[in-house]
This record gives sequence, C-alpha cells and structure tokens, in this order.
Amino acid sequence: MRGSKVSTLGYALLGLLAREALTGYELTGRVRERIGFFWGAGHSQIYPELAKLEGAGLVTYEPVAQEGKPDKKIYSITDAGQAALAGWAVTPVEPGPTRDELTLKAYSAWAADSVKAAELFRGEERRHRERLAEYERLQAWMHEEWAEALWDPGTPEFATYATLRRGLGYEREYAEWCGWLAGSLEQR
Amino acid sequence: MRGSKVSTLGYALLGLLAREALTGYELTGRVRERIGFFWGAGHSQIYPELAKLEGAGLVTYEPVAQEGKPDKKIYSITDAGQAALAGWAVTPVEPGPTRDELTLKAYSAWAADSVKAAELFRGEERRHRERLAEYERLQAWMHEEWAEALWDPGTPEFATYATLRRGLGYEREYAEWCGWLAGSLEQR
DNA sequence: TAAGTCATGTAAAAAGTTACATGATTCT
DNA sequence: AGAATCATGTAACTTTTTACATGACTTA
Repeated sequence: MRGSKVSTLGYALLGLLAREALTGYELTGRVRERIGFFWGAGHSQIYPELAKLEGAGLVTYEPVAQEGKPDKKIYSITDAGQAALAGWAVTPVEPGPTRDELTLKAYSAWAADSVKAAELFRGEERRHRERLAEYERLQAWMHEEWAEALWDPGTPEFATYATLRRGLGYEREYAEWCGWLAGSLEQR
Repeated sequence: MRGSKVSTLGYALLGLLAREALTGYELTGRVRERIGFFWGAGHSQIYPELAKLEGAGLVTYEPVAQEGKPDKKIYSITDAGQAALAGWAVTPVEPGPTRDELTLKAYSAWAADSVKAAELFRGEERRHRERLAEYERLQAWMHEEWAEALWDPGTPEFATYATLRRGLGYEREYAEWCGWLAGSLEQR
C-alpha cells in the first residue's frame, strides 16, 4: 500500500493538513474557501482520498465520539506525509492545458448573436471584478494581520499570501479581457 | 439520440468544424495547436465524441477512400450543429474552480526547500515568458495578415484574435507572478 | 416548518488520460 | 534503421461530478 501514488487532490489535502489537523467535513470547507480558486473537490471525493492517504501512511486520524452529532475523525499529517508534500511541491508540473470554458466560448462567439455575446462577457467582467474586490479586501486584512510573516517564505502565511497574489493578478487580467471583448462586441 | 446532451469537448469540436471541415486526425492537431491553451483532448477522446455528435445530427461526414494511407472521414458541421454552437456560446458558464497545480504547489512551498522552490518558479517564469513571446509573434502576424477582419466581431479571425489576447494577458500575468515568487524565495 | 450546519460515507455516471492495436509512406 | 506523419479506432484506468443515504441539532 505504501507504493500507491498520490493524486493531486491528495497533495492538496496534505497541504491543508500541514497547517492544521482537520476532519473530512472541515477539509471539504477548506478546499472550497481556501484553495477553491485553484483547485476543487466535493466531500464524495475527499473521504475516499483521505482513506487512501491513511493507507499510504501519509496521514493518521484520531476518532472522536460526539453526542447529538455523528462521530468524527480528526486527521493529521505524518512525518512521511510532510516529506511527500515537500518533495511534490518542488517537482516540476507537466504543462497541460488550463481548461477555460469561457475562452472556448469566445472562440465561437463570432457565430453567435453579438448582443447576447456582449451581455455574457459584460456579466463575466462584473463577476471577476467582484472577486477582485474581495481579494483586495483579503489582501488588506493580511497586510494588517500577518505583517511580519509576509516577508518570511518559510511561513504558511507567506504561501497563502502568494496564492492570493496569483488570484489578484488572475482576476484583474480576466476582468480586463472580458471588458475589452464586451466592448468590441458592443461596437458592432 | 437527438436529446443526448453535448459535452464541452463536443462544443470545442463544433467550434473548429464551424471554420473548416476536418478529419478526426486533423481535429486532434487543431485542438492542440489552435485551442490547446484553453482546452485539451487526445484522439482517443475525439473519435468517440465525433461519433456522438454525428448521432445527434450536429455533424456529418463524407468517407474518403485513400491509397497508401488509411481511409478517412471528413466531418462538417450541420445547420443543427451551427445552431447548437451559437446557443452554447452565449450561455453563462457555471463558475467552477480553475485547476492550477502550480498555484497549489505555491500553497505548500513554505514546507519545502526554498532553494528548490525558487528554481521551480524561476523555471516556470521562463516557460511563461517563452510562450508570451510566441503569442506576441502570432499577434504581429495577425495584425499584418488579418488587419480588416480584426475589427469585425462577426469573423472567425476576430474570435481567434480575442482568444490570443486572453493568452497574452494570462501568460504575462503568470510570468510576472512566478518571477515575484521566485524573487521572494531567493531572498531568504 | 423549512433551511442550514455538522458529519460520514457509497454508487453511478461522465470526463479525461494512458496504453494497446495496426500499417504504409516519407523524411533524417 | 529509426522516427515522424497520416489515419482510425478500442480498452483500461483515473479523476471528477452528481446523486443517493442517514440523522440530530440549531436558526430564521
């Protein structure tokens, strides 16, 4: 069982467990809230993945009995898990396609009604600008709350901040592109 | 057979066939070369998908016998296919996560060796800058070759240009982020 | 009383990746 | 001689999504 290779989702979960011990339920929330911008998974994928990680010795769990609520399992990362995560984090990614359905729609927008197409991209622009504003609020919060840690790349706070910066740039660029495209379609 | 719903890949193929009639083999190349930046599929996914589209009446094919080479099927989009594509292109996308393994690695980079992590992001910066340069060459070519069409959102050339602009912004932003992160990791 | 939170799972289907299978021609 | 191009498919496997299944407690 030790040799079975870990999926990307497995490493995503290890990355969350390297920061704090969590239940499968909490992990489901963390995946959505903390890394939901660049990875996703529902609980039906997470519970089996945790079982695999446990079988591979990368995580352990402590069962906790509860009253009025179902019992739970608090998962924590093991030393082997920590080592696996550290190794994976510096291994090159194979460059595959970034699947983006909206860009795919833009590729065929010429064949569609230009008024409706303009509306679609105007709406997407709005969505991305809203997200951008959200990320900017988060950034301000991090600067206040984590001031010192943001200069030390050895802290989880720095890493969280780094991914936020990626989100900031991504949303800003995406919103601008949507706006440009919507404008072009409207001028017709 | 008419009611079976079309996958995103199906619409990607329709988008390519709306421009020119192609064989499955050629489509495999077009997916890689033309829309490979924002969507991907290998031939083993494309051939069955074409059969589905044909069953749904969205494409037709003409069999062509060849000597010295295997026979081929030239697929073209039908009126129903054109209508389905036009409808899909203006339908809102549900906002799901953009899977980005490198950002996921950044999220756990704090737990890894910072020298190796810096090398990873420096390398990725280079890769994205190379792609950016490629896209800039393509953009220059389009400006020369397609000058008039780039102002008419009703042409496929405009749509191709629009996706290229997305790629340009994406790569530029991604390269800059990688550079910033690599710099931060190196200062340590 | 209806919706939301906490809590864990399984099952089925769809989508995507990798490997198997064949075979002539052309280029290096 | 070996690799690449043309050309089409199937099989096996992994990953992801959607649905099924249960149930007490809390909030609106």
